[in-house]
Amino acid sequence: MKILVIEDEPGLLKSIEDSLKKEHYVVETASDYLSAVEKVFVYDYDCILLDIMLPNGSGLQILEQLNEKGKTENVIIISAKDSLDDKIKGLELGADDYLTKPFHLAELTARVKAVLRRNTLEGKSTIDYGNVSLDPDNRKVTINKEPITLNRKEFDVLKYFLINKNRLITRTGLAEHVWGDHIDQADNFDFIYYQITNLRKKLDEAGASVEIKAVYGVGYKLEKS
Amino acid sequence: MKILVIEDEPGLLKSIEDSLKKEHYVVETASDYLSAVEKVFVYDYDCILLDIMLPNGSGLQILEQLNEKGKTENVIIISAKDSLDDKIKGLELGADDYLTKPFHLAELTARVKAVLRRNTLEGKSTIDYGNVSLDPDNRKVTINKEPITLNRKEFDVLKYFLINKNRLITRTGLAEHVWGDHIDQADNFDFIYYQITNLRKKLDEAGASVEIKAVYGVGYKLEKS
DNA sequence: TTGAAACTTTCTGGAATCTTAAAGGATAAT
DNA sequence: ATTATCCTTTAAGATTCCAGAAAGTTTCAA
Repeated sequence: MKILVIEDEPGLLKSIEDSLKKEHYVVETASDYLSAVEKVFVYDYDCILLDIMLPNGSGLQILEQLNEKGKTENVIIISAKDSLDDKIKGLELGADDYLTKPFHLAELTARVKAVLRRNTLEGKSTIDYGNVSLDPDNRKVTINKEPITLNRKEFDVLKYFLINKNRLITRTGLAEHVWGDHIDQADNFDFIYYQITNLRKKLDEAGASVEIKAVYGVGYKLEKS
Repeated sequence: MKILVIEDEPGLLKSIEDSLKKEHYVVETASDYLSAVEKVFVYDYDCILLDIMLPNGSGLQILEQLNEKGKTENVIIISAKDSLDDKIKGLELGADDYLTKPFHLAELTARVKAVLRRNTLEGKSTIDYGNVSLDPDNRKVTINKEPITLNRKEFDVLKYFLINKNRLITRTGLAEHVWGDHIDQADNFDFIYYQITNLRKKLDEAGASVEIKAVYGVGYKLEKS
């Protein structure tokens, strides 16, 4: 799960980043209008935290542009208490939620979690496929109702697969969403291979009815076997 | 479990009612301010779903009155996206949760379930799990009916675990709920480790059938062993 | 068929995380 | 004020995890 935090005040930015990372999200940041725009339109984020008041431009402009692309349902607005109009405008532009400064970091992560759940889980508490069931909140995976233990990366990878079940998973997509900043060089996907290997082993041993198939030259696909 | 749904739009009201009934709840409804007030003050509900925008009055007024009675912890607010201030006010008035329209019905029932669990737990005099029984009021813990003595923090930690049994306990969550304001920096959870160690030792020595399992990089889980 | 690229598997060292023990402060009771 | 109890901090050791490397296998294209 990759999250972009757009916020110009360094201290706050750092706190937000840290607390999100503690929740195992992949976090990227932008602290001014231009770099924010750049990132937003180049990369794909699962959730965007957007401060309205930015140097060189308003976050609302970013939102407007996102709106044209039809990708605003994962935006959470961060705004100062007195800019009520901005807040309302933001929600009219399709933002999913808002937070008023100052806020508790716990509240922030809760909102992020809620947005991600709404958009990926549609209200359910688990993602199911075949006899595999994954509970994001409890970081628990069961196969035929029997719990199996996965470590962090294995869990994140499987989750990404399940969210994108039946879809083709590119290695760059996987790297971006599960690893984050690894991608810049990305001439070598050994770190992915390693996790895939282990995940396959565990799924197989537990008798999963799904398998991770390699698509040569492209990536992977999760299929019922 | 009896639930009251206060909502003026007939279609939505019917859908909510149906999906709750499917979960075997007893459901009653009200579609305007007056009949809502009437029901709320005559009967006792385990959970109330409250739409803020109502004909003839605001749901907030209902909430205010409930607040005087000290019974708002089982209220879930349903609000339209643009009535932001209402939402905030609602939570300030002690509502337990809120949902923004439009929402998935699965999410609604999940929230209801959560509220009910929170509140029914308070109702009982002990929280039990395996052969462990904790009495919050008297701050007493027994294992196989045999009392064991815990210190303050040990007790609080165990209670937090028991309230959230089967759920994943994050260290930040634990810090927040048991320690309070410690969390602000919280790059170091040694104070938690210490309590966990002692608690484990005492549970083990007393022959508890449950154990605190570490989840690497995330937190803990209380499981039957 | 053959070589190159893509993919799989196994191993390993170091980093991050967790556990435990012990020492020093804080707090509450007497 | 003194003592006993409890809590936090410190520090050292154990465990778990993961990127990277290396070696082996499969797939593709010429």
